[in-house]
Amino acid sequence: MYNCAAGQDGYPFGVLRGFFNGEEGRMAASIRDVALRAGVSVGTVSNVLNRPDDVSQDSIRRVHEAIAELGYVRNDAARKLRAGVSSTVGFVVLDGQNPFFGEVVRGAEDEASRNSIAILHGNTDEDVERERMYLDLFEEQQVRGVLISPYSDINPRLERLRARGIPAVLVDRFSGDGRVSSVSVDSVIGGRMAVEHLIETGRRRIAFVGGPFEIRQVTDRLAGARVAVDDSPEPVEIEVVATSALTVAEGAAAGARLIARPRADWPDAVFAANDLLALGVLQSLIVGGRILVPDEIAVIGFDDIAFAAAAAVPLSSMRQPSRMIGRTALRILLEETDDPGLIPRQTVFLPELVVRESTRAAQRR
Amino acid sequence: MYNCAAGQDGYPFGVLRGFFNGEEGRMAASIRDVALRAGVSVGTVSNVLNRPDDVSQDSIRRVHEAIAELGYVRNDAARKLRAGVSSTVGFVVLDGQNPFFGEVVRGAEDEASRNSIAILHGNTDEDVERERMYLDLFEEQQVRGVLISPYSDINPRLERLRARGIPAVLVDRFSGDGRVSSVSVDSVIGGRMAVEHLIETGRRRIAFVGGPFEIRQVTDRLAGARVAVDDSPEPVEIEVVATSALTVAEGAAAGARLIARPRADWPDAVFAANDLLALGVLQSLIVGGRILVPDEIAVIGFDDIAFAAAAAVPLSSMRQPSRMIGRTALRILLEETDDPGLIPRQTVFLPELVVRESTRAAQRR
DNA sequence: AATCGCACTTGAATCGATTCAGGTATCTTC
DNA sequence: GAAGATACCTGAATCGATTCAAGTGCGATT
Repeated sequence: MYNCAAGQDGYPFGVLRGFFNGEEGRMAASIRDVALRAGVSVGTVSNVLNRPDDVSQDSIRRVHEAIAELGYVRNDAARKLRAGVSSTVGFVVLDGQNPFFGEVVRGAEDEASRNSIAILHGNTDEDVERERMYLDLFEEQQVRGVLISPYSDINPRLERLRARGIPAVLVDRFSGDGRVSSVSVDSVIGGRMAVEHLIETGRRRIAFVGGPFEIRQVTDRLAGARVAVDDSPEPVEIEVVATSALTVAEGAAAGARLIARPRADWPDAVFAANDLLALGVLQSLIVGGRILVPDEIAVIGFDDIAFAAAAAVPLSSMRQPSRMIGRTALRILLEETDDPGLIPRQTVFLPELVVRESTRAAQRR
Repeated sequence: MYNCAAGQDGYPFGVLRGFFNGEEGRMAASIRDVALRAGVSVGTVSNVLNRPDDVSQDSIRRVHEAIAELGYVRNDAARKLRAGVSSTVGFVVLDGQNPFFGEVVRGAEDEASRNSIAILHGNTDEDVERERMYLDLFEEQQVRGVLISPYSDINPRLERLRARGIPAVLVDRFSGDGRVSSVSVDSVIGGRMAVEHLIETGRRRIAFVGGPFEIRQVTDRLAGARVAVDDSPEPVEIEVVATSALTVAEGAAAGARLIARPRADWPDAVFAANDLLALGVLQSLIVGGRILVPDEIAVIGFDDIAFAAAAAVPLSSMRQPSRMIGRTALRILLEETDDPGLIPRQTVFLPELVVRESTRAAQRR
């Protein structure tokens, strides 16, 4: 039979550890060592750290001294295991290359650091497999919650996380069925505003450059564009130039394809699904084709990333409040972890038209 | 007195948990539940997960079935606590806004995901306080290791982490004293190459735009620039235009200050400490001052971010192998965690001159 | 039939922080 | 001075996965 008390009855752990270990200092101090040094119990040390109001000033002082002397740092794994609270949240990002998401992450980080929370970061690069992998990883980590700009349809997966006590907030994507909170920008309205602007400035043959269409934002923006075209009193044509990714390179390729046509078949304006594409289009038109922007072809993008203003021809764009999106998403996430009973809510921002040189009114108008 | 065996002697935990809990499914299955369901001991389940070679095929099958049926996910906190292995690494980044660091993170992430490791992410924004906060956070988390592009002098801090068994690898920064591994690009040589290129293309009055000088890369690049100037057979002037941050906005402000001078005092070339600054300078020269680039003033940057090529005038730059830096840093970090006895090593890449429109040879030459 | 090795399984002890029932000392109140 | 309230402290039990000494069963060897 086992001696129940063995190892529990005031064994001088601190000493034993040093003894077993040999190289002093290699092993981190635990709460036990702190208690020993401060001359109090482990419970008191824990209380000093977690509910200082229940502890005498004297104990607080001695514990803090011991902590400083030993260089004690709380072991988050043990804390997480016992108390079930986590100080990390996961963020699954669609495209880490896109400065737009960089800004969103930054917003979330600002809010997180205010709560001493760190962000676990994962790029999916529009890859279902990676998306799944990161969610698995985050689940194992028992993160406090997950922010995600989803690529595939992951509702079932999010349900399961929620069942495990890990809430999720969709970022830059509206939650269709309302079963999970979301923070997004209305891409349909954004698409409409962009194209209305093009029509108002005299364009009649519009090319929508974007893809892949698995990405919801792309289809939404196109849908908005079509609404603008349909609602226009004047006849306006719109065509779709599909890309395989939302990158500068794909934008440049699309632009090159456009101007490879006979001049009579050129559009007079391009609405790109995001700024990376728009910058690529811009570059191919100007550098590759020596085409006058906006006179021959106007270009507008979406997101208003920092580089839009610094482009060859300063780029008009639909601004998303990116920092705010990240900050809001994280705040909602924390509220939901604090009170799991909360009903999911959808926060939608409106994009804002930012007019720059690339869509100046057409000359011939 | 306590009954020692209570709760340990084959209690039907699975059932009890369900009973206490009420709402079925809310609580995650533990390894105990899996063992119960598979009809084996917890030790065997653990072995299936960690050393399948020691387990019979039959057990493996049954355990995997039980895992699938219960939707079991390993609790990383418990694993970390007992086994001391962590599946996260921390990455403290100087400036998350800079696409260069975005690429570095991406490279690290590629390598990490290959090892089922997630990256904890922290932006310091060149703020000592935030830098300290993130290191604290990562230490509590007991990350497997830390990648860091340091702002302040954090060697003592890294020593302490190492003493705790958490190695660190400096990213984009050479380790002066060789006490910690690093992966970097030789900024001095890079600065020299950039300015040599400017001199070769006929420039004689060079302005170095950069700052703050607390950032090592900035001083290194300036030092390299000075070497090129000193080694030049022809007399070349160099002046320093200090900025308070490495941003597009600061670059634009610096550019504006330059061209606010009488024309006779203008430099004929600008070497910016990074591409963000360079793009800002470019923008202020072209849009703000209607100055011909590169004929009146040439501009070269550093990093060769994706947007350099898409700028108003395609920007020459010193390319850093950013993805490779991230990937290499993570690989070294993992090697060091596997074998803590490894001697720190410094990996240095050479930057590569990428010539574009913004430094085309001067007309007057 | 005894002995040994091999393949596999078992389950208590363990990691470190938190929790909480129970305990002690001091102070109030009538 | 007894009863009760208050303030604070203690330490065993706990979270869930891993580890490892001990054990079981079976076939091969002598």
